[in-house]
Amino acid sequence: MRNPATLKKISDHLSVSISTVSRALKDHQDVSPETKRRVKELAEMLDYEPNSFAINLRKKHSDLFAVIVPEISSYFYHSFIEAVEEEARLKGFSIMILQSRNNPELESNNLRLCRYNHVAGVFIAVNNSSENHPAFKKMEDWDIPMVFFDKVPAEGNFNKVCMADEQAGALSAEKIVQKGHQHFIAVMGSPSMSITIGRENGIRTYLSKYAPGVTFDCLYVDHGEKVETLLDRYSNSELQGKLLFSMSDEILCGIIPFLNQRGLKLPADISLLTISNGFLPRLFSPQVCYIETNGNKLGKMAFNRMSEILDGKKVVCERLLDCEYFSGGSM
Amino acid sequence: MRNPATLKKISDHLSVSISTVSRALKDHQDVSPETKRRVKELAEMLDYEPNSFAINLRKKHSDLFAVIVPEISSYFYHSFIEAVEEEARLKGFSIMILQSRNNPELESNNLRLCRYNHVAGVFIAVNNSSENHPAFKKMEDWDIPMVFFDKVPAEGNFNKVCMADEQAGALSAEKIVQKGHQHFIAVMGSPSMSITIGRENGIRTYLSKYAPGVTFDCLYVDHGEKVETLLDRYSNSELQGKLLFSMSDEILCGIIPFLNQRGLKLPADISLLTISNGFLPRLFSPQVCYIETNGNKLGKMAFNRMSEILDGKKVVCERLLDCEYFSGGSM
DNA sequence: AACTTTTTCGCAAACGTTTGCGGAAAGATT
DNA sequence: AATCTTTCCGCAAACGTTTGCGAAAAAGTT
Repeated sequence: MRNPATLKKISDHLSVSISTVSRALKDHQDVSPETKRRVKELAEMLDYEPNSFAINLRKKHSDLFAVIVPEISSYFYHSFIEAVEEEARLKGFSIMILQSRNNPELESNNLRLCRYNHVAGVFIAVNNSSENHPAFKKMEDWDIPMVFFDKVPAEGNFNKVCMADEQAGALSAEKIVQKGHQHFIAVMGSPSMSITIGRENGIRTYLSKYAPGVTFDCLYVDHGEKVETLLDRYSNSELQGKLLFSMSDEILCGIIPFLNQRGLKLPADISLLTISNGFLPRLFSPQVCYIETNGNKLGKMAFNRMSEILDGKKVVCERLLDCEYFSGGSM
Repeated sequence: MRNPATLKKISDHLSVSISTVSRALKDHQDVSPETKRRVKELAEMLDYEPNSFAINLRKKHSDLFAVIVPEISSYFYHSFIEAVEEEARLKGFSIMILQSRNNPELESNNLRLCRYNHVAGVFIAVNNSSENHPAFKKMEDWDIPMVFFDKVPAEGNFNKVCMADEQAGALSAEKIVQKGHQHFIAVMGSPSMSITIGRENGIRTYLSKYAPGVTFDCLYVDHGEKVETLLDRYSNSELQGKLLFSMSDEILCGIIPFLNQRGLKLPADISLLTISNGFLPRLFSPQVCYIETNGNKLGKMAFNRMSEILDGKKVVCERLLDCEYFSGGSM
């Protein structure tokens, strides 16, 4: 549009002041019904839409939330994003999505972008590698509320919503023990991630408490290493009858092709239990048993927390989302 | 930050004018090296970051692209988004993601939001149901460039980048014919979608030209109907030896559980060919044969087109992304 | 010494909106 | 008829930045 309608343009046409137009459009009591009618009519006709830049310049912040994730290409993250987007929309907010790709520099840049755009708040799942504390603190200085989700900094006083990782680990261990396995192989993500630590701790704690005899090999998929190569150390006969525990959907996506390639059948040759968002496990035959980590629920929980903060409940807190076991036929 | 640094604040401290500070920070030739040094030093110290609202208010548009998709939860879309995000970032843009959920009203609202935020451009995959032409035209009036991708309006003079749907259909038909099938079952998406029409046309055209004897049942998954219920009309014996063609990943995700439930084995009992982004087909055993629709490549193509438009090449055009066949073991 | 050129900087307007304050006109109350 | 309310509206400043223009000071040219 060469000349988008502005308050000034409307006011000129109607020979009233800009202020009156502004007030008329928001039904301010200080303007007569008749004037309101005329203003609104003309605004409609001229296709007036307010200019967000000017509005935000006054308000000093925008109706935009940022979501920062390592990678958007993950079932968990995009179900999280979907939930946040939906809640945000209902409250008149939009969301901006940024990827940090496990690159601390990108993460800092993304945070700078959030400041630059004066976002109303930031939802962030942090990188595997680093804990970018100075950058996080800077957001506090700028009064931009942050809600950490899923992958959260281990240290520091932050608002966090996450899966109950310890619980998920413990629940996994419980199911494995129930099935009578004395030994199993756990395929975990990067050992520097909070979720890896939490889930492994959950397993260890449960085992030492309720099944001290049960042991497990713990493999870590780190730095783009492939699940397949990690598992290649085991021969088929070593795997026979064993149980594989997968920490996440990403890892499951490595395990499945490995099993296919080795010709190992579920659950006859090998058992499988995963932590998952629930989409993938149901596609296979037999369906893979999983502990659910629900991105959607976590997204709603995160948004609620954000709303509270925006409403003034600034005291930092940490929330956990319980998880459930879904039985498939893989063990 | 209670009081974020502004040009004015810096200028006060240094007893120079706001203009000089502004110019110093962008290395304008009109300011002396010494002044530049002092300004930059103080700016650094005060943690100055420019205010995007004020900048955009002058520039009249932001460094933000919008991506509008029916649902973010689709491999294809989020690989597309990922590609666009990456390209955008390299050029100093961010992206805002909006879902229209096959709801024309939401779609219009999203477009309004794009206008409100004066985005630099819009990437949009349209709804199944409607063709929201007035809303699209309005964006033109506002000089906001739009690039339609994947699901594009059938009518209208718009910039489009899409998969070569006809080609994908034809290639599918070719592979099916090559395998010697005289009849097959095609499971398609909503018949109002451009991709459905294109892909089906591709199949029909190929068949009538090169294999007039080959026929197929054409099923449409529409309005949230489930693939499973659609396929329930066929008995196992009717399906024995048949080939199922799936138009997309979404449909594949319905077919796989159906086959599992019916106990039909690939490729012994039934054959399967799908059009896919390539992630899912490789997870199964045997791997599912597919025609690749590459979201990443399409994303890059769309971004290139957008860049061209922004650089002044405003003439509308339509681009197609070729597709390839990947052989699995499902037929 | 008188001039031109270059260097360096500030003034002020503009982008579009919101809002506190004050004022005129109309109506209501003595 | 004088005073007080109420209704309706405009003025002007503010948000933070950019930029054309002009001007003072410094440097260079005769």
